[in-house]
Amino acid sequence: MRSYFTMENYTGISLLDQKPLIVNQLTEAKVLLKQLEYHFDAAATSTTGKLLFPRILSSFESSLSMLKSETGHGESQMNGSMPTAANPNDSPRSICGSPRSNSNLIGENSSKKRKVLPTWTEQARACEHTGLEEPVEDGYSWRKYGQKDIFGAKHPRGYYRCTHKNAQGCQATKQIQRTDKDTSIFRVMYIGRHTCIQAAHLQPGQPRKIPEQRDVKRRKKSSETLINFETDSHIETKDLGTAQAILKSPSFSFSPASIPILCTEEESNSNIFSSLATDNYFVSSPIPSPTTSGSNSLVSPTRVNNLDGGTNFQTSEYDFCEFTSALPSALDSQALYLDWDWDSFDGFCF
DNA sequence: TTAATTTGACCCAT
DNA sequence: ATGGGTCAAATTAA
Repeated sequence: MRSYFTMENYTGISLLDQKPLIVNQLTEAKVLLKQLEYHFDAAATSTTGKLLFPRILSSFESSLSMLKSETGHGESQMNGSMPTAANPNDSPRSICGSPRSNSNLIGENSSKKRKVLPTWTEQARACEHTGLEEPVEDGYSWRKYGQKDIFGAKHPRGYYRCTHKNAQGCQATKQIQRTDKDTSIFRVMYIGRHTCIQAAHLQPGQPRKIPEQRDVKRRKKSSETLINFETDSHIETKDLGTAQAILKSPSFSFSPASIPILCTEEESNSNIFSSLATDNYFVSSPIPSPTTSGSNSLVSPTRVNNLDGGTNFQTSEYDFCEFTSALPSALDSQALYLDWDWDSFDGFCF
């Protein structure tokens, strides 16, 4: 699969302010998990389930370890944090720079920096299995709320939001557009992460939801709804700080087998992951991309600190929320933390 | 009846 | 003025 991953201009609160809370929360979660494991009937547990507990624990312990060793270097490297996804005012409009209110501005200080939801783009081929000129399901449920003819594009762009936007305030949206060159290829832009329950319920390694007959029928009406995420993957970021924020996040991980590195021309010189690319899947836990549920391969977790000896994390409660909600993805592939010379890095793509 | 999709109108940025 | 994103009423489907 090819997907472009774009995250821009995170600004926000210091991790130091929230570190104790995060540590407490992680510790409590770890204890609860151990209790759950104790009460779990191992005999009735699937093989996957048996593997899950130690992996979850491992993730918690790694995260706690990293948090506790966090020295504060991260603040300077990471200009800020992810936006507060739980904020119901955090609308996709904020990305598009078309605020209808000031609610999408972060903080109370005079900086008035705009909240920006994480954005990444994937390209997916229409699913051949269903015989539909549509990509396959990505595991999340979406509701279409608009369609526009885009200037210069042959095909309209469909606008989707999370089905649980109203019920759970999930701000995830996506835009799907058939590419001009190859009508079997769709370009899917994801805006914001899922904060809804369905995101947490997406189990690692679990097959993506197969569209029910009803879904298929309904979706036949729409020229674009389903995405085949088993195509090439390509992720990019425009902003160094953002790249750092992603890669230094405690929840950032690669699937054991990494990503095919496909860069645009201007990015080809800064491809930091090419040496890691081994197959078709990429996992980025901070953003539980549908891609994350597609990989089952395993690798021993490798943790590498930053060159400055510290670890940098995203800050704010949003990040912790994201982290926890992204756990299933992180668990699917055991975390591989990256070591990277940020001083020589000026962008990346997958 | 409920939920999802369609589509024209509206809003905002450029 | 124009393009892109979202809203919301109407329509469709289960």
